[in-house]
Amino acid sequence: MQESESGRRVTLADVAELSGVHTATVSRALNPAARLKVAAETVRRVEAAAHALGYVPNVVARGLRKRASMTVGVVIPDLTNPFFPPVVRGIEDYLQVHGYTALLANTDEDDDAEEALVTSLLERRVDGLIMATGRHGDRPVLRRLQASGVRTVMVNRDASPLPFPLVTGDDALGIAAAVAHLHDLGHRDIVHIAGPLDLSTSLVRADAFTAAVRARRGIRGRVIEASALSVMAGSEIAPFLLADSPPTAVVASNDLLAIGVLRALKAQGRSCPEDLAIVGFNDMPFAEDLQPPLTTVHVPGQAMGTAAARLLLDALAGDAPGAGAVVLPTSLIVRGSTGPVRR
Amino acid sequence: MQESESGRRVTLADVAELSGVHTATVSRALNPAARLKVAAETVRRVEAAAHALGYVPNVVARGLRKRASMTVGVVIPDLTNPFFPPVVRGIEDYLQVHGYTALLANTDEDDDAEEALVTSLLERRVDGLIMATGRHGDRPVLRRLQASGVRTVMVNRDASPLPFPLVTGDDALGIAAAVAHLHDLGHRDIVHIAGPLDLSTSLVRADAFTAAVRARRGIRGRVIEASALSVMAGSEIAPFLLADSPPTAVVASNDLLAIGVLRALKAQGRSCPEDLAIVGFNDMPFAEDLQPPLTTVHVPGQAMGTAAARLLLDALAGDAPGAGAVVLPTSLIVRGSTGPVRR
DNA sequence: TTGAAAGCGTTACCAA
DNA sequence: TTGGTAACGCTTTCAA
Repeated sequence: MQESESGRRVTLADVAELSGVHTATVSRALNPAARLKVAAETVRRVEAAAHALGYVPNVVARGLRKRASMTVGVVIPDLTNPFFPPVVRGIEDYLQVHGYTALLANTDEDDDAEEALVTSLLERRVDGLIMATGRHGDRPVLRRLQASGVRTVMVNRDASPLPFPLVTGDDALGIAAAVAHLHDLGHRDIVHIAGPLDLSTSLVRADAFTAAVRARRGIRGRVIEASALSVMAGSEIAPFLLADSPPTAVVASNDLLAIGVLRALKAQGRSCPEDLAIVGFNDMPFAEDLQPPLTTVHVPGQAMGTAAARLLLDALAGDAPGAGAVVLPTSLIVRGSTGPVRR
Repeated sequence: MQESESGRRVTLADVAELSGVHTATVSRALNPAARLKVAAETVRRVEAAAHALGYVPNVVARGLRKRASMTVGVVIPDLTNPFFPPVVRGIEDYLQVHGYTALLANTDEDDDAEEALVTSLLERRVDGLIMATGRHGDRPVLRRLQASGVRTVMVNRDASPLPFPLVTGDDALGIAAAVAHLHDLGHRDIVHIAGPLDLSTSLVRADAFTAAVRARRGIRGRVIEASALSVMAGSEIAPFLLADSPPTAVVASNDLLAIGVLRALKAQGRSCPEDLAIVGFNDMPFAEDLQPPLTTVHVPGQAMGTAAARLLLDALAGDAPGAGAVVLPTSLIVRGSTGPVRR
């Protein structure tokens, strides 16, 4: 029998009354850990009563008492960026198995929004935070988090100089592979389209690009900074690529930027990879179905999410200070958007 | 001055002590609604104290007292399905503006997982639920929700016979447009690849297909039911399409299925739209960048999310019983995957 | 093995 | 306008 639709929710007290014992006893009987210390017969009676009343424990009340909400805040820039859904799934799946729930928040790369969201999450007493909105520089939000003592893990983007544990992909490796691949195909004039350079990911990739180019003789490597990690930003960069001394290949800091370039290229009636070879980054879902199929660096988004969640929960459980960094491998996936340099 | 890193969190009592008033007064001074009934001077003192201590209200405790968690459960099949991120964003954005937070849960179309997740959300005393996992049939989860009295809104998929309010796209309209488009192009033998027919969306689309075909003379229209709304399921269907009496065009129940067919087609060395015209459904992000660009029915996912959140919050605010259904318009987007019938 | 009582951090009611 | 008290639903110590 469930509680009636309009009826008051049933509480421990109700169960206690029906089973003729004290609420404390009900609490113990229903708690797997403490159940041992309760007479088997009592446990049976309590469980029967709880079931009969359709009792649903109030985790919020429990949390208030135990000072743990069993809740984790997940702050990302934009769920609509195809890189993030797998990350969030990874986080969620891990949390769920361990009894935690995710509170999701999108900042849209807006600092004020982020402030407000973090405030809201703190007010909700999340036990920990996973942030995918790291940027370089000593930002107030992160300082606040640090001061508040709420366990925080960064995913994908770093937040130095603040010392939060970080889960990331081996971006440098991926970029190096991309440059090597293009070099092997005969490309000697390559442009890297970087994301905003205050994002650690952008910076790491740009630096890796420069290093990779420098490590090979006879390559010209230029870096252009895009205004955002978006399709539009990619399209806006394109004219510069196609102007005076156009490169034969481009390595973009993410797939969105690559798609932007691709669109602009098509709009001009040029084709990829013949007129311009393009390498993306992230291997977003369906990158293989694009026109042309996108050569890109695969980043294990879901695994990154899982790792971040694990790092956080470990820190929450033990009082381990939280590891420094977890770096997951990346790999270049060669598809149709790259080919031998023309002539 | 923030509380120290390891220090106890600061509470109303701390603020009360520092400002020399009772906790009840602090509560009132900090509550915008009750602030009026507090001396301006007191308000100022309290605010100063709160600020000085870095006081962060405990929304959980407040919720316990007010019997409202300001929290909404969002249950979707799989965040990794590109249809859902925009929906979730729509929900989130609306909730956030209104002071609510979303608890996200993925069921992976698994009934047991769904049961467990809903239980967990109920234990967390969500004020309402938005479910994108509707199916036809009188499922226990939904019965439970109904019995629990927790306000619930369905998005995208219906859950009849259970009478939950529903926000959906005008699928029939979209399918009709697709069939008309193919007919205009000369196609006379069209197959509809339906999703599992216990999903309301699949059923509605299949019925609309049959009706649209019937409304035109001289078209042969067949319906094949796929095992899931996934790329793989689409690929598995493809052999049947390419066998004995192949149609000249296909209308898929969603984009994933369409992509599956596309991949199978390519694997066989056939091409789209020449050998087979394909229409998808949903207009997933980057559908326009696929090879070939996918003709598909645009469904306003984000708007659906927003509408669902609004419906729920309205129901939560007033005691309005919640409207029956909101139907958002869809539209056919013609791109490269459809063309005139060959010969 | 069970009960009593206190307390988690708020808000709401009733008095003053 | 403010203070006191109780209550939200639970867990946990301490006694019995």
